[in-house]
Amino acid sequence: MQNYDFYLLDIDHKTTEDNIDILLFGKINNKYACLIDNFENYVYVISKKNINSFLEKLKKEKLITDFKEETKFFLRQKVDSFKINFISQKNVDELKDRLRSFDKEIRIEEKDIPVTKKYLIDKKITPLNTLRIEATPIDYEGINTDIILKLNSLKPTEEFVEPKLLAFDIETYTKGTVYSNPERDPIISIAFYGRNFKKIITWKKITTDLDVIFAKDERDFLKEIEKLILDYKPDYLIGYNSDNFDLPYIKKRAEVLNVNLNFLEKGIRLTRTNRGSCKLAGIQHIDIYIFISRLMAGTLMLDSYTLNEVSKSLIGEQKDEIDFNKVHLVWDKNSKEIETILEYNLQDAKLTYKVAEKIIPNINALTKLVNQPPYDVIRMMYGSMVEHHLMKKTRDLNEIIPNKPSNEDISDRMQSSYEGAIVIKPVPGLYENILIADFKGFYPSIIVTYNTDITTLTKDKKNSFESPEINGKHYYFKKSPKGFIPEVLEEIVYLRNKTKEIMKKDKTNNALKGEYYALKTLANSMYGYEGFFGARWYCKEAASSITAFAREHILKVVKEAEENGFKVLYGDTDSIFLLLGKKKISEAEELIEKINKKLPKLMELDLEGVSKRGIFVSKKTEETGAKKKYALIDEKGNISVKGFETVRRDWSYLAKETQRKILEIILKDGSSEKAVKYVQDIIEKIRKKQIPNEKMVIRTSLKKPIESYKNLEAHVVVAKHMQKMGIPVSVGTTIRFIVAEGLGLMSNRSKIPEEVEEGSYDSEYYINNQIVPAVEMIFEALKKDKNILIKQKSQKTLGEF
DNA sequence: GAGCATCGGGG
DNA sequence: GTGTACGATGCTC
Repeated sequence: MQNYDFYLLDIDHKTTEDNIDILLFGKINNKYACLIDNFENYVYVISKKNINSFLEKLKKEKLITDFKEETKFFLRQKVDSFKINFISQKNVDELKDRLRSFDKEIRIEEKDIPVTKKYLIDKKITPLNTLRIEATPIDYEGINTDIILKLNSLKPTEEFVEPKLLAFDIETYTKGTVYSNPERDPIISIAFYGRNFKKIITWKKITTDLDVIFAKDERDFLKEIEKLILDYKPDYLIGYNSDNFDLPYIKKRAEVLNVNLNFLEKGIRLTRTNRGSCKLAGIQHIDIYIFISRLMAGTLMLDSYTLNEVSKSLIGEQKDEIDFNKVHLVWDKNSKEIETILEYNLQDAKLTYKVAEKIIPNINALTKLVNQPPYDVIRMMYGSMVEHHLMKKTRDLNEIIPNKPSNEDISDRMQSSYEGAIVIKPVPGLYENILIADFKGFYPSIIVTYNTDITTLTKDKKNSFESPEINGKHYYFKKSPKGFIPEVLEEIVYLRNKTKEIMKKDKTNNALKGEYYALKTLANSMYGYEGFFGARWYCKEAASSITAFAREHILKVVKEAEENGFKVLYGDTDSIFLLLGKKKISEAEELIEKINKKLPKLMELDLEGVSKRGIFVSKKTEETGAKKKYALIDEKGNISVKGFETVRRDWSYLAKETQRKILEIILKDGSSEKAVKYVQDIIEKIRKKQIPNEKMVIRTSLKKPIESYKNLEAHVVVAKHMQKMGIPVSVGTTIRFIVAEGLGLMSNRSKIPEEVEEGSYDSEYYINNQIVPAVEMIFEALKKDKNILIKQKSQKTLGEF
């Protein structure tokens, strides 16, 4: 037996005949290692009957291995329970039946928690932590890590080591619009990027100064990939959409070429689950696209989540594009230009690495809070993260974890909805001096203040918080003791505030920023969790009360503001927009202070900022102003646009540009005259054919095979034409077209841009179907009729409406 | 407008 | 596998 420091990264399990083996993957002295441990699974049973002798009987039958009485809490109620140990999951169903036959009312809890998750929770260990272990070397079938040990004892430490990152990206053989197919098209190259490390592997020899490994052929190339990864020994192997593209592609190529990728032999295996995620045991496969598009989309608010867009937004770098129409020519010719492909390849790996560097602190921090491997964390939804954190917390509070809802429960819960957040709709128009105030951490502060969760819900009105009226009813939540979720949440909020304080002194600490992000994420997800149909601690009464309390608080602010002579322009969920009018900012600050004095301790209304000017627009279908469709400008001239990004992606660049310009002119100028003139000028330019064709290109992607389109939409007609010309077209191909001059249906006049002579686009189509729709709502908000735009330029008509 | 199907990212 | 369980948007009736 020997002592080691083990860096934990991943966990798996294997069921043997009489045992559950827990497999812990990680590193010892920078070598891949696997620890084998035993785990005896168990459930908690709560019964009002005396089940002692019955359990003895079950033990004799070997249905269970052991049991003992424990005083626990179930949903914060003290209960006498039995902890029952068993080996095989098969026994659980039988156990359930037997126990039910003895006591119909019996509760069997903690029976549906995957054993690996339970192990991590119970041992209070988390990936990225260094464990001090005592262990003995052994052999274990199917595991091929450098080191394999049988675990004797384990102790977590305070050490959290930064994982070693390696980003990668592949380039595949492609002919223009035809997407690469792994059954047919080879992988051309792969690029790796790490700290002070970059390497490209390809299998055609060219002269280049790039850091390239040249493989003999594609089979050799695949083996080189594996070799490089195992030599570099990353903790995180990072890709961009690698769950659904790079790794499955590599796997398929290995199958096609009959290469045995010994990813397997080193304890790394490729498996695809139904949602297409690729797991490599031992190495954490981190697909940052998954994390960014699913979990960071709410804050990033991008139109699309391509590597280029994400890089632009997160690290301020953009891609140099290559011409995919040429890739096959370059590759087939063995031309020197292959170097451009390799450069492009390396660029992608580099951007992936840099973006990863930026967000990995967030992932690491979540990993610690959620107490699960980062591989799982990045693929989780918010609800799961909250739930794992809650499950972990039960161990400190001696709580039993409730079971997941049954299928019937889930469908019931999905049927029932409740009223959500408040929206005070604005009257469309242009406004000056807008003050924005919002509640800081609104929902979390409500949950903690009113102690709302399943464990405090009561019929007893005494010593309880009463919710506002909800469908003619009120709900009540005990004032004490603290509910389970409110207590856990209070700690998260406390830690978040503390982290924020430290961050002020230590502004460059990325790990700290990550922790703040993770705590904030978890805090903000708690309300959603209480109303989430799959939640173990689901409570619709609590969730609907939280939104009701929120609406009530916002309405109180509205009332108070109006009583003090402010006009309320707009409100949404946790914020309200006030018109300052002739009032000074200091008066608004006084109002906010006055409101805050009356608020419960944890709730706070903040002055978010003052906008010099703002335009609020309605949606086509609504008379009143729409939620989240407005643009603001502050004193410094910074413009923020909300809600307009929903403009259809298939608009021409000119339409998008015009819309953006119009907003800018109106906000800067405070009047619509110039904006009207701008549009009139654009329209005139279109008519005079002064706008270059490239700005008129409309992009639409083919959503299904061409044959299955019943209606001949413009892009379908164009796609068919492209096919006839021998340009390959398939599902997913982006069709670019321009609507050309002429007679007949617009779709029949749509042509690929290369076929349209400069200036011979259909001006009236672009004016009526692109420019006007892009701006008409904005002018409507300003009470300008859209016809003013189309009329021939004439000074008289300006401003008449 | 509701209900069903597909797409997202990737070359 | 000690099972599962996306969500936003577009398309069709």
